[in-house]
Amino acid sequence: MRNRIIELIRAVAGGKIEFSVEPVENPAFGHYATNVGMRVAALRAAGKSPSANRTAFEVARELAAKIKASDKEGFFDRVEAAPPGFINFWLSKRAIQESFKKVEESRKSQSANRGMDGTVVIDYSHPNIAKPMSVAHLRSTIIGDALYRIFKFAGWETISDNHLGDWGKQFGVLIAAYKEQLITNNLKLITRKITIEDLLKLYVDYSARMKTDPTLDEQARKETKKLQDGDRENTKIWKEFYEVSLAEFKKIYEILGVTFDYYWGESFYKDMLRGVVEDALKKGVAKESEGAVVIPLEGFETPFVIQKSDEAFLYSTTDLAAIMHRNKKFKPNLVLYVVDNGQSLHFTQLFKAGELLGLTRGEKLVHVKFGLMLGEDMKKLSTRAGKHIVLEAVLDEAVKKAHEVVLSKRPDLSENEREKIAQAVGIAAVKYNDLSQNRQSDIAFHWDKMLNLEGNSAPYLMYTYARFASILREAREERGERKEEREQGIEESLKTESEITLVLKLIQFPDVIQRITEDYFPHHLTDYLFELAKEANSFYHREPVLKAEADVRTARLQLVSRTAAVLKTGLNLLGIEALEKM
RNA sequence: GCGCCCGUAGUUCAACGGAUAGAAUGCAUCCCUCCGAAGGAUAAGAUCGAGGUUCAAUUCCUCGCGGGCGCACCA
Repeated sequence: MRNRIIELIRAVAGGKIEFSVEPVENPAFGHYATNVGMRVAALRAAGKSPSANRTAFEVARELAAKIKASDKEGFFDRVEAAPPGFINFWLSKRAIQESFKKVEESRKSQSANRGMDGTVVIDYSHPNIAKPMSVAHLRSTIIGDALYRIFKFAGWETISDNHLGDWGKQFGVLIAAYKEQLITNNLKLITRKITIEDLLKLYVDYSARMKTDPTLDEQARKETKKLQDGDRENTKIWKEFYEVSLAEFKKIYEILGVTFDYYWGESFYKDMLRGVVEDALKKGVAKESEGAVVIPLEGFETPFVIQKSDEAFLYSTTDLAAIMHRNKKFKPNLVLYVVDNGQSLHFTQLFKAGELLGLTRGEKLVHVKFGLMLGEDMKKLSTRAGKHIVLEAVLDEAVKKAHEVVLSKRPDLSENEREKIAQAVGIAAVKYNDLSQNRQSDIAFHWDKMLNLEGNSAPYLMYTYARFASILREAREERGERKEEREQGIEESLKTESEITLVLKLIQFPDVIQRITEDYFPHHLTDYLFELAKEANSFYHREPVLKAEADVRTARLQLVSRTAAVLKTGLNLLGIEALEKM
C-alpha cells in the first residue's frame, strides 16, 4: 500500500524529492500521511523565504488536489492537506480490499521471482570450536537466522554461512594444553572420548596460567603455527576437537531450529591464506612492519595485520579470503556480517582492506552489529573469566518453565502434547526476547525476562494465533468451510472500528518486510506482530465471529483467516513455530 | 588518548526528522451463564544536561555528564 501511495505522489510531485509515507495512528489524520508538502516547500524556498510554513500548506493543498484528480481507480475516499504541510489519505473500501488480497498474493509472486532483488550472503552464529555455545552466541545466531528467513521470504537469493572459529590461536592453546595433559599422564582424558566440557576446561585453565607464564604462551603459538603448516599430529588432534564441537553445535541448532547452507569455518580458507598475503604484498597494499605483514589504513592509528611475525595467519587473513571466495562463488549484491559491536573496528578495517585489494565487485559489505549480552552486573560475560552461561542451560530452563505453565493451563491435554508445546513455547520465548530489542543496544541477561511468557512475548503472539486457529477449526467442523465463501469480499467486516483497525494493520505487513531488507533490524517485525496481535485480541473480544449473522460471519472468518496467516508467517520468519493448540 | 554502541515511566524496551513520545512489566480497579483469561478494559507514571540546525528534534550537529565494548601479530 505504501509503495502505491509513493508512486502516486511521485507522479504529481516529480521524481527527485525525498519524502516519507507512513501509516498514521490517529484516525483524525487518515490512514496514511506524507510530509511531501513540506519537502517541496523547503526545496522551493531554498534559502530565501522565511515564511515557508504557509507555503508548505499551500503546496500540500495543491498536491492533494492533483492526487485526488489523478485517482481514477477510486483508491482514496479523501485526500486532504493538513497544516503545516502534511497530506492525509483515507483509503477507500476498495483499496483496502485490494491490499488485503495482496498480503498473500505478493508472497507467492515473490517466491516465483527468487533472486530478482539480488543475492545476499549472511554470515552468522560463528561459534568458537571447543567452547560450548553461550548465551552470547545466541544473538548472532537468532538475528542472523531471522534475517535469513526474511530475505528469503522477500524474494532474495539467500545464502547462510556459518563462519566457525575453528582455526586460530585458540587451537594452539588447546593443543598445547592437551599435550601437556598427556605428558602429566591424565589417563581420564586419553582413555575416554573427549567432550566439549573437557575442551572448555582445558582452554580456561591453560589461558589463565598463560597470563602469568610466558613460556606457555610461546608453546601455544608454536602449536598454532605447526597446525597451520599442516603438522600431522596437530591436524589429527584438531580434527577430533572439531568434530566433537560441531556435533555439539548441531544439537543446539536443531533445538533452535536454525540451519545453514554452508559451514565454511576459518579452516576452510587455510589454503588460500598464503595467496592472500602474497597478493597484498604484490599489489603494494601491504608491507612488512616489525616482522609482520600489515595493511596500513588511512585514518587509523593501527594497521590491519594479516600475517604475524612468526608467519602464522590471523582471522583478518581468513576474512579477506572469505570476501574473495564468496565473491567468486556467489556474486552477491550484499554480504551481512552478523557480529557483535565489539568487532566494529575489525570490520571497518576489513572492508577498507578488501576494497584496497580489489576483492569485491561493488557488493555492499555490511557489519550488522549488535550489542553485547552482558551479565546482570552489566559486565561482559567472558569465557576466560569463567562467566559462561551455557546456552543449553538457558533453553532447558525456559522449556521447564513453559512446561509448568502448560501443566496448569491445559490439564486436559496429554503429557506428550504438553511437552511438545512447552518445547516450542520455551524456545520461542527466548528467541523473541532477543529479537524484539533493537539489536544495537547491549542487553543484560535477566533470567526472568528471558523466560517471560506474558505481555510482549512470543507466547502472547502464539496464543493469539492458536485462538484464531481454533475459530477456523470450529467453523470448518460446524458447517464446512466452502470455497466460495473465501472468494467473497470482506466488505461486511469493514463496519466496526476494531475490524477496520485490524485490516489496516494487516495490510502493512509487506511494508514491514521490505523495511527489514533495507535496514536489517528484525525488531520491526516483532513490533509489528505484537501490534497486530493486540488489534486481533481486541477485535476478538468485541466482535463475535461464529455467532455473527451469515454475511458478517463469512467476512469475519476471512479476516480471522488472514490474520492467522500473517501471524503464522511472521512468527515463522522469526524462527518461531505457530502452534495450532497450546 | 582514539574509535564504536547506548542514555526515554520504578524496571525492560519502541518511536525510519513529523501531528497528543508508544508498549510490556510492577502497582490500583473492573471483566470468564458470550468463538481459548498465556486474554480484554481503565488509571497513575518518562525523553541525562547546555547550546545549535530546522516550519518541526527522543532522533541530526557541538560540548559536557554517565554506562558498555574495543584499540597490529586472540577470535
